[in-house]
Formats: sequence, structure tokens, C-alpha cells
Amino acid sequence: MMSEKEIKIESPRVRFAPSPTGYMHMGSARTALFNFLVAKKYKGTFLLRIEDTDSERSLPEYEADIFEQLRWLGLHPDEESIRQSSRSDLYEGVIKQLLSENKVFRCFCDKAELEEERQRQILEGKAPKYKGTCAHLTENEIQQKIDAGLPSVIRLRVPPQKTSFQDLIRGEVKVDLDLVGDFVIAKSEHQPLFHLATPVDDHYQGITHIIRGEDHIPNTAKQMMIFKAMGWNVPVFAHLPLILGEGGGKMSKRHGSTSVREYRQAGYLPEALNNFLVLLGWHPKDDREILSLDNLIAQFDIERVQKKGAVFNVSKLHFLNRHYMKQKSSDELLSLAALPDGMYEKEGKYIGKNGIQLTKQDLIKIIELGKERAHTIGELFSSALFLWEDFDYDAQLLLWKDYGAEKVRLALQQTLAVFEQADDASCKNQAIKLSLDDLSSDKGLVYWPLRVALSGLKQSPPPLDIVSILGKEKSIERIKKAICKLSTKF
RNA sequence: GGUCCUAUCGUCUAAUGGUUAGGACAUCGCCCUUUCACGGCGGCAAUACGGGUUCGACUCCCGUUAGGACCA
Repeated sequence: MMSEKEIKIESPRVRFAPSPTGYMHMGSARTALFNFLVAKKYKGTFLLRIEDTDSERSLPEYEADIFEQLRWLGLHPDEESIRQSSRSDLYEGVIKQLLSENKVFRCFCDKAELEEERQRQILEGKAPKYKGTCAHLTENEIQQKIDAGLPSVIRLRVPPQKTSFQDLIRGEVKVDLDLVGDFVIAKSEHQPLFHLATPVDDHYQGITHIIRGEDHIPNTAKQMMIFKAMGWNVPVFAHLPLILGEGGGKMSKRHGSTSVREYRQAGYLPEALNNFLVLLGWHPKDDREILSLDNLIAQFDIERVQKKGAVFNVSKLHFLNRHYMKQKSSDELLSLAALPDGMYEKEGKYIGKNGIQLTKQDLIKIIELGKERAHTIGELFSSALFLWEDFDYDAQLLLWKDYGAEKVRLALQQTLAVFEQADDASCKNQAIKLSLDDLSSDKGLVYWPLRVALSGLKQSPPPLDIVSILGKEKSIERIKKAICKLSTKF
């Protein structure tokens, strides 16, 4: 049975350590979030470390993206970030010490031969493992090979024993080091590999808890060996389950976006993303799932994290995003949204494709209507395109229920009369509603054709809301056009 | 292929030996209503399978199956 003792975490130092080899992935964002939450909850420190030992694949553009998205999500590191590529002296020192203590050895084996050997082992159904050819060379033999100019790598001596480590989420995880073998920690004294650089930095940065994806479980055993070889304290581990794609497999481009920036560009709010991500693998005790970052800091507990991988379910993200959009004022949303396609600002007026001139107040009104319907910031304007874009529609659309064209035309004409008698102000403040309501006992007979006349759509915001933005003249123009359509078509 | 990890509604999950197996999203129905949306109310829906342990298993143990990760 798993240990029941309460997990005590005191002033933890945790780190988020991504490799800048691509735009920040949603899975990385969640790892960062969980690290951040543990740090804040237990009054600890959250650090960012860029793991760019792979100089071929690490790009400045990707590194910048990591900083940018973390900032946007509100996951600010507590200390200045470090970059592995600028700490070579540190790794070199460790490698030299390990070399002098004979805890590592130089391996001169030919790459191609090793690969051949590995293939053979796999075919035989064994775990591929280094045989130890160079593990016991004498000083002389080593010097000879070096003098002969043979290339070499540096391997750690790994005792063939069974061991285990404690994981905050999974309990004890067992590892058979015999299957690992003497693995490569550096290409040379000056070129550390991932398995060396990571534990060295974790030690020198005083990391107490390593919270990362479960894809690192196999790495943990290796990194633990470095800690032990150096006589350092091994940190506590917590391996998060992975985020899965819609089909249950790895989250991939095929099923939609995978990077934070794509969701941001599509108009998702950081509040929604954080809230969504934390629910992938964690759940609050009281079932109240709408949680701000502050709420999360108060409630989060790493021991309640799920062990199973979680499927990335976009519809819940939609739901949360809409929730947070509704919380924001329309003013605020306007500042987050880009102007609709083709619209531009000129002297405080917003000019649409069809020449319409809107005020900022109009835009705010439009967003007020849009936020009930939009899933994302990007969709905020999409329920009102007909205001500033030309449109056409089938006259058939104007008909309400099974009333004939003549009856509808009559109703529209009466509507037109009401508009013509009203002034612009009573259009904009919807005072004309009283007169329009009086026109018929069947409100649909009045409002349905009006909706279509104004928007060209069968699904739109309420007609009077449209009128309040369009004003008297533009409304009349559209109603006349509709009457004309009815007359010619029928 | 080997090693490791995992298994509750379609999805995210709650319930750590005794519950009518709870909630959220999605979905469906009803109400509101001039359409869509919002909102309100309600419905459908799960312990992978087989063995144990136990008075009693979602819960503990073993096996099977399935999925995932790593080696790549």
C-alpha cells in the first residue's frame, strides 16, 4: 500500500526546464503551471531554465516564445533565468571531477559497431545495453588511443543493481539499472549531454522538487546516478501524466493546434488556458472547477494529481473561455480584439468595408452582443459582419411562417412607416419598440422580416439591437431594399 | 521487441472496504423567446475482463486485455 504519510513541502525550489526546439507546447505550459503552483502554494521559488545543450535544434526564436508565453500566462519566474549553453565551465568541472574519481570512463568504441551490437541485442529480445568494452582500460591503453587520435565519449559507471525512487504522484517507482548500462554523459569534457547538464543544474540551483512530464521517468534513473556519483542529495520527483490528443494518442498537429501561441492567436484567454490545463490531471476537492490562478494557488495539491494521461478536450476549453470572456467588460474585450477584416480607424471613426462609420461606442455595443455568442476573442465580431460588409440574401428568407409574400410585404411597409416617423434617437435607444410591437399581435410577423432585411441572416442578434447601431437612415435603406426584393420576386 | 507507467459515463474527474457510484464539459429534451445565443430545469450515460482476499469490493492482491511513454 502506498505510504499514507502527509506530504510536507517546505519552501520548495522548483524549475521549468524546456528545450527551445519548438514553439511552447500546451503540455509544457501545463508543466510550467504545476511547477508554478507548487512554488506559490508552499511559499517557494519558481525558476526557468533553458535547456539548450542541443545546439543544432535550439533556436533563439523558440526561446523567445517560451518567455513570451510564460509572461502572457502570468507564470513569472522568481529569479533570473539561466541558459545551459552559457554554463559549460560548470559541467566541465563536474566531468573532470568524475574522471579523476574514476566514476566515469572514456569510451573509444566505434559508433557503427555499437549500433550493430544494439540491433543484435534488440533482435535477441534483450534490452540494448553497452557491453563495457572500454570500462577497464589501463592508463597506458587510454593514452595510446588518445595519441592515436581516436575519438571518444564519456560514460558513467553504472552498478548493475535494482533501485527505486520516490515519486510524489506515483509512489515508489522501481528501476533495474542493469538494463541501463554505462550510459554516455558527455561527448567530451566540453560537450555535456542532457543527462549530465540537467542534474548538475538541478544541484547547483538548489532544486528540491523536480516536476516534469512522465516521458522523463526513464531519464530519472540515469540522472539519479549522477547525483549519487557526485555525492549530492537527490531531489524529490513528481512525474505528471501526459496530455493526449483527441484519439487518445500523442497530441499532434493532425488533431489541431499544439502550441500555446496558436491558442493565443485564436483568441483564447490566459485565464481559460490555465484553468483548462490544470483540470487535465487535477481536480479541486469541492468540485468547483472555475478557478483563477489565485484560487489554484490556494487549493492545488500535487498529491491529488491523476496518474492517467488526459485527453485534450477542446469543448471544455471553449466553455471556460466563454466563461472568462463574459466576465470581462466589453471595453476590455475590445482592447484585446483585432478590428474586423477590412475595417480601419480614421479620426476616431471606424470605417467598414461598406463605408459604414462606427464609433467606439458602437463597437462596444457590438461586442456586448458578440460575447454571448463567441467562443473566442477572434469570434467577437463574427455575429455582426453584416453591419460593415455587403451581403445578399434570398427573398424567400423574408417570409415568416406560412404567411404569403404579400402579407409580409405589408408588414414591412408598416415597419418602414414607423421608422420614417421616428427620429434617429428613438431608433438608437430602441424607443420605436413600442410602435413596432403595436403593429401585430404576432410579433414574428414584424420582427422576422426586419431581422432578415437588416442582417440577411436567419440567425442574428435581436433586430432592435442592430437598429440601435445602424441608426434610422441605414435601417430604412435596408428595409426598402427588402420590400423591393419582395415585390420583384413574387 | 524489451522496460516502465496507466485503466470509473463520449471527455475531464469525485468517491482511498459499506454511496441510489457524485460533479463538470459535451449531448438530448423542456421552459424562456421574433431567430441564434445567453439563462433556468430535467434526461441519457461509467467502475475493461477473469480470478482471488473479505460479511462486504470502484477501492486491496494476482492474471488477462487494452492504451501510453521510453529505448529510437
